[in-house]
Amino acid sequence: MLRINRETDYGIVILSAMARSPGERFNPSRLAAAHGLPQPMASKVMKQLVRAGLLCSYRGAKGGYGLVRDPGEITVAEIIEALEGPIAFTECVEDGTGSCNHVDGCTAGAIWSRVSSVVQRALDGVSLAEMARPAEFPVTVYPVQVQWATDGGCAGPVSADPAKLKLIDR
Amino acid sequence: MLRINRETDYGIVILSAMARSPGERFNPSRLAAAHGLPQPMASKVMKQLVRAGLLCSYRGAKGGYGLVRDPGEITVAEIIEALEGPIAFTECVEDGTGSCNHVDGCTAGAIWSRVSSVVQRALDGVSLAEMARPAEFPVTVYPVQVQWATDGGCAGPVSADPAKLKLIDR
DNA sequence: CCCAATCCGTACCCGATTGGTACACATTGC
DNA sequence: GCAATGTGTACCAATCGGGTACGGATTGGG
Repeated sequence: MLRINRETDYGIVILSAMARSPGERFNPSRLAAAHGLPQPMASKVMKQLVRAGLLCSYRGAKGGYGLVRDPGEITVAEIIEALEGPIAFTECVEDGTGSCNHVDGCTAGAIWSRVSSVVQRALDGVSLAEMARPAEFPVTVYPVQVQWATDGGCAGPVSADPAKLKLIDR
Repeated sequence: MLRINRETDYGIVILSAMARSPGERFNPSRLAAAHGLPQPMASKVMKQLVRAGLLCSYRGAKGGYGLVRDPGEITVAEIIEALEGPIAFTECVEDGTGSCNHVDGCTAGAIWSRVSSVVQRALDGVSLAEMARPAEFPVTVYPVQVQWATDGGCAGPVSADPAKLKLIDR
């Protein structure tokens, strides 16, 4: 085991697809159809990704979802955390106390948090861009050709840090 | 999420306790009582650990379970694999095909297997001895004071590799 | 030789989580 | 105003994790 769950898996697939045509708007139904995954699941996942600040949503006709940041700036760690909460092997690690509330004489806490942080770093080191086109990596810079949605189109309820938005103009 | 399950957690606790008095025999009931975990669970876990070759069992009166190898030679990775199967974030990684059977255009396989192997290595780097006494590490050699059960006491159905048994004599 | 202590295997149960669905509502473009 | 879209909530079914029960096999000791 030690699996990521299906929702997260779908999330990666969806975001990868979006990363391959960044700047475009996508709607869940078409994405689901294109990649053979259940349509309501796609909706569910994308909604969650909006809440996490990785996607922004445009409502109404001709609406859809768009990436908030450069795929090269989004890490797999972020995606996993967005879809299944903090990366922690055990509860002790997650609640941060480091000591075990349940079992007498459990000395594992220190080690688990060490292991968790290794995993964290591993996942931090992989970008969405890499996920989307593994064959093209390693590559210094991901070749983005569009302007990012810093123009207010996504300024509303989305809590993305504007400082992190990268504007690429050519 | 991304949790190890409770059974594995119990397994670590039990093995850690055993590692603190290596060479002794332990029975599930007493271990369970000592560490506040459900007795039948302890049995279940220890049985699985026998099947995985990490423990050996002695039947009958005065029976019990014993460690097969030096706690310093047992890795956390082994324990996790014994109790919850191969370490793989996704099915694709586990079945080894590297490509996704379920979703069209899923390019993540290569990355997942890379991430999984990082985790694998992290877990390979932690020994049971370290788990049992984190405060005493880093230390060059774990101070084992007993002779290991290479004397046939555990020779029967246990499939431990004798080449890996370390004999310490003082 | 029998009994008690212990391991072993199997089968079962329950509740939580996961994966998936449905539907009414809000928002926007045309 | 209508159609196309996202939003929120609620729900359902299946699976799985955690936990239990029990009868049998094996061994040591009296």
